[in-house]
Amino acid sequence: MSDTLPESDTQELATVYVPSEAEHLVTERWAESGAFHAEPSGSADTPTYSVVIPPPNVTAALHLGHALNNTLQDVLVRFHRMNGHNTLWMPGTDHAGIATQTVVEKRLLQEGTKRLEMGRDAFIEKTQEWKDEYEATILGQLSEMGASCDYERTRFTMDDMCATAVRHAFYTLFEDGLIYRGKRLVNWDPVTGTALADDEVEMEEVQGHMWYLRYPLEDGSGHVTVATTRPETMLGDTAVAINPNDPRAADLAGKNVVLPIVGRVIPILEDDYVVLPDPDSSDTKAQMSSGCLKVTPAHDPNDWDIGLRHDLDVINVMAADASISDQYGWDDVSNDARAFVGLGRYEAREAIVAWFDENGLLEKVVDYSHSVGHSYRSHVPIEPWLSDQWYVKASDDRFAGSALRAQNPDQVTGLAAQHTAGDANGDGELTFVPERYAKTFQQWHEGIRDWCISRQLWWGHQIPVWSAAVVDTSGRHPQPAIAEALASVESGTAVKIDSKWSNAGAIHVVRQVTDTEFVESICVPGDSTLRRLDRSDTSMDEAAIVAALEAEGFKRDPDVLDTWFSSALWPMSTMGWPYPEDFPETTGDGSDLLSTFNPTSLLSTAREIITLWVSRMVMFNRYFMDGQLPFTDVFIHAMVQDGHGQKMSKSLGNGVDPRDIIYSHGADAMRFTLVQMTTDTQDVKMPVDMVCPHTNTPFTPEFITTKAGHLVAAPTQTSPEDPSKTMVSAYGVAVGEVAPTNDVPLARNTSAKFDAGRNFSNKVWNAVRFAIGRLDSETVEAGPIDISSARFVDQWIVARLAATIDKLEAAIATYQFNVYADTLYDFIWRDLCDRYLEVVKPTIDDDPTQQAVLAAVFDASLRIMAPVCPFITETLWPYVSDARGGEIIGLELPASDLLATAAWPVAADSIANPNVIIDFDRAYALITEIRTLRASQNVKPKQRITLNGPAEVLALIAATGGTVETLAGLGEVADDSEGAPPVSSAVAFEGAQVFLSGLTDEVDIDAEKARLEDVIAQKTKQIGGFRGKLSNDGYVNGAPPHLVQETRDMLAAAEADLAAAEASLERLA
RNA sequence: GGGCGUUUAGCUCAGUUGGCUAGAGCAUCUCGUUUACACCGAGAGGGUCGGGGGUUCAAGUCCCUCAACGCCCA
Repeated sequence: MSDTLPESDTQELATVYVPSEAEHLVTERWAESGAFHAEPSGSADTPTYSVVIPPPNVTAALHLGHALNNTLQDVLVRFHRMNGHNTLWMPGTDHAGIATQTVVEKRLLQEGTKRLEMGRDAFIEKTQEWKDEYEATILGQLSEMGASCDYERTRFTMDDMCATAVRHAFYTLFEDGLIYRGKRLVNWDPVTGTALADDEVEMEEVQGHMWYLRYPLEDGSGHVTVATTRPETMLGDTAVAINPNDPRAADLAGKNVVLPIVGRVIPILEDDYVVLPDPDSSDTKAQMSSGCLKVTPAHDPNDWDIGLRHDLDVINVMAADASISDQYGWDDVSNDARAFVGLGRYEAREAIVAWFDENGLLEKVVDYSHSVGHSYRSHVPIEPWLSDQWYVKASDDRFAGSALRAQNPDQVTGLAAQHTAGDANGDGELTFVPERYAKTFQQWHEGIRDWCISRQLWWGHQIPVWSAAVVDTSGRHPQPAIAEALASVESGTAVKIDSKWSNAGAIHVVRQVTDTEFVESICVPGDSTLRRLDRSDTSMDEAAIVAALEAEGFKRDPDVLDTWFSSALWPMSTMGWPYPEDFPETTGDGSDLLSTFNPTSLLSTAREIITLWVSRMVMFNRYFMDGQLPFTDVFIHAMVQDGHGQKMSKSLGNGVDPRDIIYSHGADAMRFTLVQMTTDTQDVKMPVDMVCPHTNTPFTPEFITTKAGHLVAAPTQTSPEDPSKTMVSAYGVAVGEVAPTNDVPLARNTSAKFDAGRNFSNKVWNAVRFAIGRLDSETVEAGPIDISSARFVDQWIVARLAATIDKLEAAIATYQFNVYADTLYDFIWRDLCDRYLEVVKPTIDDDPTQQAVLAAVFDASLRIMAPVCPFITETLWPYVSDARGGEIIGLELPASDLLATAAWPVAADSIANPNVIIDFDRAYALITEIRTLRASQNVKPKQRITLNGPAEVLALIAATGGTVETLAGLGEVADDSEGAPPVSSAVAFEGAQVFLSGLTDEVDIDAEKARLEDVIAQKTKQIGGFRGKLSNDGYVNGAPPHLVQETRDMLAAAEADLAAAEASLERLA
């Protein structure tokens, strides 16, 4: 019995459940109990269930999308905890490199300073403060929503444990030749000076132009016309391409053109990438095409590919800020061209177009709307730019191939032979729910590109590589072997060499950068790795190696790793990989977290990061852990959209803080509604209202359309009840347009969607109030109860409970969350409250056995509801536990102080009596008929009426022990041997006439006739349908016999009902 | 351009391999304040399942096609 809650007493429970009064008490009890803490298990006998949280970015507070995902995980985790699994839910946060750095830089600007002014160390310190603030907020939110994470194990992607893993992973991949450096086209953000991953580029439709430029043929026989949306890049053209199927190709291919302005002579070549011109095509590209494509390998990814195919020169004509420059590989600058050097990209565009116009080489300009990649941070168009970056060789079979082989064979089609699952550890075990996302995963890996992992940021894991230019390959620190080593490989390929650095445990490579430039790089592992290496020189630790390197002029790479590099290690790094013994908190019982809980049971996430995150965790976990998967099941949940069908997102500013919903509806209500709306469709619309902070009333805000065309709440809103008062919206604050003040406060959000969950909580609350008020611990039956000798309705509710438990277990096993919520709702509200409690009211006070059944059913109900609504159930748990009487034989409900760690109920087949359920359903159909009749004649609920019916109906009423009498308000039940009572109405039930009398003093004959005529019309229509079916030979012969028989039965029943109704009508005439 | 999805009652959504008279919550209307709950109870109205075509004894469900909307990838 709890000592933090009062002894059970119905007086203690208010008539309305107030979540804010209950939730924090429950949270404290959970925290004190250590119920969510998991320890490694040395025994293989205990089943485990583990989940790593998708670590939220520390950029901002969580929104409803997070609430959804974390609620689903919590439901699963709580369910499995109750089912006796050793359960670990690992919480944590992600440093989110670019995103966090950007928000911190924004704040710095507001404070009047800049990142570059304060320097790297100070900036990182500042960012760390931001991280601490939001990490605390996020963990607080998780706790408030009831997430049963093991908070003692909270990790952060940049903490020591994770950093150790990152360092070891980088070292290992470097050693294995899976990390390389190369000049590649990257998505360059010229404003932030950062290379972006493909997924960080947002495509936006832009109203631009297509310029048609003439390039003269070298032989003077005319010109070709190229079409381009980016004329400024022509300075770097190194070819013109034409489709081999173009009729002009035979004549033009092999000739040269003289590149205007620059004077460079470049070839015309054939490549079928070029779109054939077709003015009648529905494809705008074909409409706009001139048939000739200018090829600029340094400034366009497609041109880069063409350049590779045809071995073209790569001439970079831009600087890092996207201005025209001759410092990055452009060395044939003509006198005419010199005028353009130094211009910004858009100035250069204008100037070049003007030059072509003045020189008669501008054929035409056409308006053209096309999509352009924009930086998701600075929102300017990105520039494909040639730059040095680090890559992970994701295309290697050890990564992409391994990911494909991991897929459940039932979920993939058309896999290449080398990618089909074999017998290797982890092969074929990765299963997606819903299944369709397996295809997304497959297609991504079939076309995967190497992964650019370097980012020009300060916030993140700095790349552990120190480099220096080799001044003279024959002298200084490297051995003469360098020249020899490099002579045998392709330019740019790194070659490992032996040196004092490699003797000390580092990896030493050299590579040729240009004809005359060489670079040597040293990857230094962390101490935990270094200690375990078999190295000839053990005199230096990491710090000593770094000091020695820097003393010799080596400089550490200033870039940091892509955020996803550390996220990719999350299921390993949070559990102490690679050396759990270095982190004693991850070990115990002769085992450690990694061996106990990896692979995890499930990853629940949004579909948008299947490629960014899921893929990379699979590749890394398998590579580093001998083929083992990071998780076996991947559940992709629906996306929460706002009321206008727009995705809720930070950048849009339409996200809803779960704390707002907890404030207006309570955590359980939020959770229940989120679970209930989780179907396997893609999106869920959530119309969002605001709560006026002045009057505390919800209202629909005024919406505005943003420049980008999104519908959002206007930054400032007027109080609907007091127009003199105003408030600011979450959107207004999120985009920085307004800030809350005392007079103009921030309005919380809410949504009527959550009313369903709140009402459900309140229903349960009051049902328990009723129950414990009727239970008397002095009289309740204390011994074991054989349910088959209990009252009919007690047998029925226990049978329904058993069926419900089965259905809930199946829903969890198949991740059908909405089924779980709906099943709970139906059982508790419909069966337990509307039916069972109403039926027992006349008998419960004097029936000790019924009291024990009632208590047991409530006990079990709290248990099955706990995974979804943990707060209210935990709050009610002591009251219900106290009220318990004897056990029901066949229903296991072992006592527990805490509901969170109580056992899931186990029901034996013996109590799942299907015949009782069938009889109840029949009786309920009769009840509904009677109630409908009562309602149509406005009979008062208290009015007891008399039923006269045939023996079969009376038998049913008797068999269901008071159910019909109580729920239909019957005062007297008698046979119909005397015929219809003089003042009565008749309903048709199972083909019989059932007479009801005592409804009113006088039956309204006309109304009664109208009602019967409605019944007759309805039955006649049904009969027509059934007869139609049965007169169809195809149906009678083709359909399964049991269906045909069912139709015959239904026809007979409808005909009998029709006859009964007609007889009743006749009687009135 | 490729892929995935959505379109069912006024609103938000269910509807498992094709098979009872297509369901729920909210909203609406009628009645009811019965000592658990008005965040309640009883009842009612409301849908040619986006349009068109096809397969089948039978289609919301399978196939084709058109339209609108959304997401991912290029």
